[in-house]
Amino acid sequence: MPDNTTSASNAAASAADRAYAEIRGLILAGDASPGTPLREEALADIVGVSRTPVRDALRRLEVELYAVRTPGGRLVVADWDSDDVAEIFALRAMLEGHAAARAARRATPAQLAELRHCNAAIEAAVAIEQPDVARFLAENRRFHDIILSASASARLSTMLAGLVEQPIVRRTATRYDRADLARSAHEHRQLIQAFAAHDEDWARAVMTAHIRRALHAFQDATPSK
Amino acid sequence: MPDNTTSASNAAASAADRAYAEIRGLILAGDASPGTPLREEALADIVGVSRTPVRDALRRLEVELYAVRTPGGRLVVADWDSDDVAEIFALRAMLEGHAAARAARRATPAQLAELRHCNAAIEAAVAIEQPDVARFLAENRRFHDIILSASASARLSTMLAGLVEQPIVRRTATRYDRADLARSAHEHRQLIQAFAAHDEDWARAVMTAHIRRALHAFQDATPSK
DNA sequence: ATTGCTGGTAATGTATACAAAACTGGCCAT
DNA sequence: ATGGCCAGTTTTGTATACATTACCAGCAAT
Repeated sequence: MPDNTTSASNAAASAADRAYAEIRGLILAGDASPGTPLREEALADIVGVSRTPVRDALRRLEVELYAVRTPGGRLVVADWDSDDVAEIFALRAMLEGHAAARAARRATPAQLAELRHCNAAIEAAVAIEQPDVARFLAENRRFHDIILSASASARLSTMLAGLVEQPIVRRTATRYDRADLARSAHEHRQLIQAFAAHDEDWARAVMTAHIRRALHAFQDATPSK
Repeated sequence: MPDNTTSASNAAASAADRAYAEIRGLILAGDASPGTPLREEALADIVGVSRTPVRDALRRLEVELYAVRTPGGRLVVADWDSDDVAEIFALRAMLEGHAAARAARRATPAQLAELRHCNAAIEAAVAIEQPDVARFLAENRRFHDIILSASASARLSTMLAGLVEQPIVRRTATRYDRADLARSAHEHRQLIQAFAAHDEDWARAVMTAHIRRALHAFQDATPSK
């Protein structure tokens, strides 16, 4: 029953996964502000595991640029300014656009049906008086994941995994009003049409616009910085 | 006399780096063919270090998709078919195009001078009767690295690091004839012009074309598969 | 006062031992 | 014969101890 798409600290996962989720959580919650050193032993104590899985987690966070390495080899929490956020969205727009183009070429009838079903859930979540934002986010993520798997490129999936920041999406979407959410669902409909028509350029364009709109929604919802 | 641009096993680097370089070398040399299990202990024996740095190296190779994980969690050498290669080049074209656009906006006079100097070396390497291919490759890589640093995006640099496969470049360039190499240098000149004019679109277009030409040169030079 | 050294301290890098999980082969029941 | 189950073995996951390197404070010399 628990959707667990976001799944902060899943108890069943391996120690390394828990360490990753927990440390990432600390960074995103702001408990560890930019520049804060990420010391392996201290984090090991916090998470309740040894340094080994913590090191593993830190390596992942480093690749995804949540952490950066000082000249001497120490890790500190990275500082994402508004430029960074814009860059992340720009890259997402390119890569997800590419994924959509590939999906348009390859999507099977089954995948199309899955997308339609998923988007129906999204529309149901936003059609009511008080939109179910959590449901929207979960289904929205699934929608994009289906496209990613339809694109049949492990490389794309890997690269986008570090880019699609559920927390950022959440911060954005909580500010979405109902009209925005409905617009998102409408764009999804267009995407499905493009897939059904196997029109790569169309799919790419719609997806690019979809992501770039999210960027501006995010920027509008963000105070300043 | 080995140029060592690729630098198989640099003795000065850390154990983890040596393990990474050596295992990667095994894969690229074909000593470990696709599907071969990558067992940590065996690799540790080969490299002459313990499992810990080997694990570290394997994680990196996994991110870069040199290795893929079986359902049970074992790692095996990945199988790159011609589709994968095409996908790598497509992603490089997008991302390096994006880097070029950013570089066009940000390039400093000093960086432009560096690029000109670098491309002069490239032209010198290909102007002679028997082109100095090794020199070409080294300087070519440096040229692209300068652009990457001018783009001032750590994220782009990270993502491209796993994509720019020197070995693939090598396989391609060894088949280049002199005209091809000269054409490459000419495209670099165009890029520099675009940077000097701070014309983002121009820079992106030239870079995209540059990479896509490399794809087709590679495909022509590759038997079949 | 500032620069450069130097020793101690604290962090990361590496090795190894132990725990848990997954594969393999063979046996048994159908 | 075939499919499923069980024990042995192999392999990865985790913990911990040790080695190495970077950091920092304090002092000395200019």
